[in-house]
Amino acid sequence: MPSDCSRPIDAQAIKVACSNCNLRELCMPVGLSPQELERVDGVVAARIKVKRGARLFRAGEPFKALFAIRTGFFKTCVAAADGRDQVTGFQMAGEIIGLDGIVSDRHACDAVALEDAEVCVMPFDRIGELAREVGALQHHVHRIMSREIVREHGVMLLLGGMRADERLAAFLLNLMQRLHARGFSRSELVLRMTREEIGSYLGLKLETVSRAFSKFAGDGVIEVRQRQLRIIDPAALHRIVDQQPGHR
Amino acid sequence: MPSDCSRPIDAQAIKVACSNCNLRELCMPVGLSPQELERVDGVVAARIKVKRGARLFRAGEPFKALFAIRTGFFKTCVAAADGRDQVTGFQMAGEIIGLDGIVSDRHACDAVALEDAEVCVMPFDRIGELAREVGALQHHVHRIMSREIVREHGVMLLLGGMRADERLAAFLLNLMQRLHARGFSRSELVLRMTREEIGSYLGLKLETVSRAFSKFAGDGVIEVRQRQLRIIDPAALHRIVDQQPGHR
DNA sequence: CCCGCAGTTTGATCTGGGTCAAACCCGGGC
DNA sequence: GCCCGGGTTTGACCCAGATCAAACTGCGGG
Repeated sequence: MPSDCSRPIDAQAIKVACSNCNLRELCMPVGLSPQELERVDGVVAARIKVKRGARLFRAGEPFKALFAIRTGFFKTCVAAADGRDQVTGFQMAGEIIGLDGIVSDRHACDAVALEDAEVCVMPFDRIGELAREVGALQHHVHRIMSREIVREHGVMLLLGGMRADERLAAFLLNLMQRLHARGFSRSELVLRMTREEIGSYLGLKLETVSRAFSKFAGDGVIEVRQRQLRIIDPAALHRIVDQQPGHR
Repeated sequence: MPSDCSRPIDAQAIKVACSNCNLRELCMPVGLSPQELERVDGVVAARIKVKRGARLFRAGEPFKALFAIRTGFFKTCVAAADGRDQVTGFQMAGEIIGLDGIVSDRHACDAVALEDAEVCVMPFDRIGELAREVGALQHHVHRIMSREIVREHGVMLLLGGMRADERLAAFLLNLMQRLHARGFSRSELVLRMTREEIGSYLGLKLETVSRAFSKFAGDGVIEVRQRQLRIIDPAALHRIVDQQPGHR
C-alpha cells in the first residue's frame, strides 16, 4: 500500500527507459553494452509521483524497493523514541533512496518530498537478480551504498567538530556542487527546505541557521532573500569551512 | 604494500575456514548449503595480524579488500583537510571494515587497531564473483552495507540532538549490547579506547567525557576505574538516553 | 625501585549557540 | 483588497560544554 498522496503510474503507458533518461550518468553504471543496457531498463517497475509534503515511505514500513529520484527534492529523517527528529539527508534528482531498508527488510527512516516529485521504483529483488548477471550493475550498487557511507562520514565530521558557520558553509558548498553537477547555476539556487530542516540536518537551531545566513550576507559572501540564494564569493565559503579553530 | 607493522600470514598454513569459525554467525550469511559454505570459505585470501596502534589501512590507499575482524578492536577515523580528526566508529570481532573504500577504489578513512588484532582479508573482486553465484552472499553484502548506513543514522541522531550525558549513555549501551552479543558479560567491560577517542566519536571534549563518567559513577549508575567499567544500573542509562530535553 | 609520560580527573572561567520573545515578511484564501 | 498562518529575522539573556590549568594515577623501561 503506497503512502498518502502517492499514486502509481502504469509503467507500460509511460514506457520507462533508463537508456533514454537524461539522468542516466547519475544513477546507472557507465560502459554497459547495448544489450546490458536494455536488461537494466527492466529494473524500473513503475514510476510514482509524490506530492510536496507527502511521504514516499515511512520508518517501519516493509522494504520492497529502492527509489531513484527523477524530479523533485526529498529529505530523509529518523525519529528517536521520544519526539526527537533528525534530518539525515537531502536528496535530489539522480540520487537513490531507501538503502537503509535493506538490512532489516523495513525502512529505517521517512522520506518526505519537499517539492512535487517523481521517482522510479526499483524492486530490490529484481535488482539482486539482475546484478547477478550484469557485473557492472552489481558493482554499481556497491558503489552507491559505499558513497552513502562516505557521505555520512562527512556529516559526522561536520556534526562532531565544526562551528555553526562552518557547518552552514559546508552545507551550501555541497548543495551547490551537486546542483552544478546537474547543470544548474553554480551561483544561484532556491532552497527547497526550511531553516528548521537545515538546522536539524546540521545539528543547529533554526535561529542559529538564520543568523549564520545573515552573517554571510552581511560579509558579502552570499545574498539571501527568503529561500532565494546567490553565492557571491564561493572561495570565502571554502575559507570558512577549513578555518582551523573548530571548537568542539 | 601493507601498512606499517602489519604482516601477512600464509593462508594455506593456517587453513582458514569460515565454516569452522566461531564468528560465523556474525560475518557470514546464515542458511547456506554445505557446498555453498565451502565456496564462501574461499573469499578469505589471508589473515593479517595488526599490532596495537598500527593502521590496517589509511585514507587514500588503494582499496583492494574488505576486512573481517577476527580478534581485537579497531577505530576508524577521517581527517579533514585541516588537522581535524573525527572517529567515525569502533569495530570489534565479527564486524567488517573497509566498506567506504568501494566507491572510489581508495580507502576513505584510517583503520587503527586499538589492541593487537587479527583480520581476515577478503579481496573485493573475489567477493563480487562469489556473490554473483551465491545469492545469499550477495544479499548479505547488501545487508552489511545497509547496516552501516543505519548505524551512521544513529550517530547523526546522537551528534545532532543529544546532550553530553545522553551521548555517553547511548554509547555505553551500544557497546555493551555488541559485547554481550559476542558472549561477554552484560555488566563489565574494559574500554579499548581513550577518553579523547570516545570524545571524538561523540563530538565532545575528553574533559566532558570524563566528567560524564564521574557523574554516572556518583549517581551509582556505573563504576569506573580507568578503563575498567561496570554497569550497575542499565535501566538508568536507558532513562538518560530518552530523556526529553535534548537541547540542540 | 624510580622516573617519565601518557592518560585521566577535577576545578575555574569563558563563550557559542540555545532559549525565549517579539516583530516581520510573504503567499494563499476569501 | 485584507487577513491569516507558516516561515523568518533579530534581540536579550542564559547555560552546557569548551577552554585553560593543575594535580593525580598507573604503567612500562632502565
